[in-house]
Amino acid sequence: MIWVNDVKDNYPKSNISMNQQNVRVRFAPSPTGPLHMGGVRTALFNYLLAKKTGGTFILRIEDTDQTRFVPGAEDYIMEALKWCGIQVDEGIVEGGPYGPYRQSDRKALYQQYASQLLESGNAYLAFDSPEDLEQVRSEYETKGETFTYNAATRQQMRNSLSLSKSVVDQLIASGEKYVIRFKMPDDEVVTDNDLIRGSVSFNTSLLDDKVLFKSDGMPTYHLANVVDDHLMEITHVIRGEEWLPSMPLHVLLYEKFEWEKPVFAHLPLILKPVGKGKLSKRDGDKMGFPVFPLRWTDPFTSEVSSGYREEGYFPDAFVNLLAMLGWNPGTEQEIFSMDELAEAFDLSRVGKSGSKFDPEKAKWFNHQYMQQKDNAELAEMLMPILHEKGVKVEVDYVVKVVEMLKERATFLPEIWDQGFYFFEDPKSYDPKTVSKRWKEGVPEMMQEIYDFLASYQGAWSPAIVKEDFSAFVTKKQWNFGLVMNAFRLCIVGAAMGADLFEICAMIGKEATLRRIQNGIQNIPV
RNA sequence: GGCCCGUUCGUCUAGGGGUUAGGACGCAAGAUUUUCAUUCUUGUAGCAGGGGUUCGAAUCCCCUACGGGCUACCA
Repeated sequence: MIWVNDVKDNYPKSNISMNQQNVRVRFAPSPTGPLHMGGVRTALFNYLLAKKTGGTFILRIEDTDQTRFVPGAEDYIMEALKWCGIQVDEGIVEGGPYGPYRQSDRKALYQQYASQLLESGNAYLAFDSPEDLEQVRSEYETKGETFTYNAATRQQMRNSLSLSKSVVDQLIASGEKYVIRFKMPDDEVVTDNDLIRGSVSFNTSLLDDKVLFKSDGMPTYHLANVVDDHLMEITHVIRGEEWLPSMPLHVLLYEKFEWEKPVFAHLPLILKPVGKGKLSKRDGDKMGFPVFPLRWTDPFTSEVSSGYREEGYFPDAFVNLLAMLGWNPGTEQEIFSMDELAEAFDLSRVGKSGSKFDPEKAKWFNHQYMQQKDNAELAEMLMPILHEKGVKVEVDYVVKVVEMLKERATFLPEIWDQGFYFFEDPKSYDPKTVSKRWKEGVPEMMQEIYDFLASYQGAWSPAIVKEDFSAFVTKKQWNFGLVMNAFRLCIVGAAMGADLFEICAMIGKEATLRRIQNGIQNIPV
């Protein structure tokens, strides 16, 4: 007899998607400000799934709330994705067969779907004004209860279910404003399989009759989102965990429309490194690190928030660190290029719990990328920074500086902090080093060194100078450490920097002598 | 308050019935570096608690605690 294993894994968390053709995913931000890093990560995970499966990544702008329009936000979102190397296949500027890709441009579409729900008896008109609702809510609150607009209460409210048809017609005719609400079924259990969390259930009697269509003629997020995802043939809805509570509503909407629903995957949140709660836009960079990919200037308050780009992060490092927040490859590899990420990515390896963001680890990632990058490439990126400092040099020279210093730098601008002396004479002398290293008799000693170097005939290369210099110091019976530190103080202005003879070779004999002379004259004993 | 989701070193995480509970960041010590930084080596530190199930539980179940999210004519 042959035994066949039964299917014991009833909830395959692994992606059904992997074998599925034509994966279509979307990132659907609301242009109410700059995208923050959590949003970028959501976009990234969507993009990665599309890239892995050869699917399509769509950028859809969800601007159904006209009161929250922020100028520049839409451009910011697109620029941020571009900087990260997240390529949009279909979107506002890319176009595509499922457009328009901005919900305000799709406005005319939604009314008919709301009507469809009205006709099928799954939605109704509600005439309660915001003031009415607020009053009811506060009444419930004083009773210590929470008002929920649903099967239990809707008969007491002013809507097309509680009012007679003639009254309703009259209200409409008189121009009374109304919204369209979803008629949430009473006491049903809605269950759906989340790709990350497995089976999740909700009882509809605890849910409310969400507004689907606002009195201003725009749909709410819920309606627009479901309609667009359907029309755009989205296969996977990958979004933040904050949307998990609205999953039953969305599932129900697909059901009532009799549409095939996409697969849902709710990503864990990125939490603040310290304190409580999810990382929010309002955190700005008050916590010592940026929360935005790009610098953002608030168009209303002119308040500036720093961005990873401007802080000196490399886009590939930023993407890498974001990917490792909540996802892991199951191996010990931590450094991934975008292609490698797409290759390795799998929603089943996304964790369930929120991750506190660790700025220190973020720096470590950038340092890794700095080491990995080509010196010429880094030098090119450094040129604008040098120009800002008023330095004029050849790129070749900068390449050499980068080669010597990148190991000790985490961010590109640090190369300047670590190596300004390659480009200009020290403007000041670190007082601590001066008091420690510039003692009685040192200026006289440096003068002898000056004379030695001034008359030096050998080749001006690090190794040769070092050898002859050492011989000279030994002959003079000077303390080597004392000499070198004083020498360094003259050349660099502080007790820091690359190998001293390398520096001398780079800046040349003339500058070396000049700096020694300046030191002798200007450093106080 | 209600609903939903979660909980392995300080942080990010591996591990999904039998492991000395693995890695990374950070931190500490040592080595190298004439300084600083880098680098290398070593070390540090964890299964939230309580009940089950089982020969055996970090792993499966329940309860509690804690954390988080949502609870708008915002997304």
